[in-house]
Amino acid sequence: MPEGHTVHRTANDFQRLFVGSAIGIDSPQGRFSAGAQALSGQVLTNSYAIGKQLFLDFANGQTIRIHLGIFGKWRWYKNIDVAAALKEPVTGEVRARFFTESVLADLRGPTICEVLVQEQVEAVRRRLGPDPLNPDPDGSEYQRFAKRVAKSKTAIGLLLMDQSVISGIGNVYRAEILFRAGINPYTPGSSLKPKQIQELWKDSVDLLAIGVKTGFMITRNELFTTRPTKAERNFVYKREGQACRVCSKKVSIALAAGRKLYWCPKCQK
DNA sequence: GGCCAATGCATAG
DNA sequence: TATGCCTTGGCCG
Repeated sequence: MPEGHTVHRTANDFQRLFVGSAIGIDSPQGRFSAGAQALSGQVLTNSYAIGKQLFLDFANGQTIRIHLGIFGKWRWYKNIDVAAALKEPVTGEVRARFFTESVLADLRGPTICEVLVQEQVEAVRRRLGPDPLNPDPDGSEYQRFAKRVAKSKTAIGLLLMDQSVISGIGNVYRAEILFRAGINPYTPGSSLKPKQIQELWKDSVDLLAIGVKTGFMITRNELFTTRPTKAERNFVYKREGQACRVCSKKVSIALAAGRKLYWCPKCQK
């Protein structure tokens, strides 16, 4: 379920299980056959995520870029006999499969799975905004975000979904971060106080980190010591027409740029 | 079993 | 703003 935290978890899995090894790559579905042929058997030297994109660097200087889009999914098989598993018939459309002797990772339905050379990677990176999950020791990533928001007349609810403004936020975190900050999603970025912009960034850092740690988009985290159910996890996301968990007013819904936007009309004036 | 919606984004117009 | 991508989970019956 792909907002930024999921992709970082995948990058971590690749780091732990594949980096440093020569890995096998195959494309049972066929749509990544050329890439698989070009890179199968190469040593994976690095794995990292920026927002919702995964980058896998290989010893020959090439990089695989993967973007799950809304449908893409990974399926991992750890501590298995891969040689035996590879002889089994493939179920469904497996675009790419990555493996060592004991670990197999199958990728289905991604929007993007392609091989890039260095300058193409840099071009992709240039159009991605700061990622709250990546280190920001000098605060410059936060500054990039704050400047973009402060000079934009676009609604903050749209800016948070714009991957060149901040990368890794999706529809769930967008709704929840704005609720937690008490900000109406239609407020233009330029109308926000610096303190509010700072709060949005800081809460993104905190919430996405919880997502990476737990694997779930828990945004009422202050309330739980054990894992909440899906129905308990969030304040407003997918709760239209139900009572706000803070003020009891009905949660609103609207379509904004083709995506469902949820907010509390009282808590987020 | 069928059907729909979904955490996203590129492209066309 | 509309459409295509093309998988999965959840809901309905």
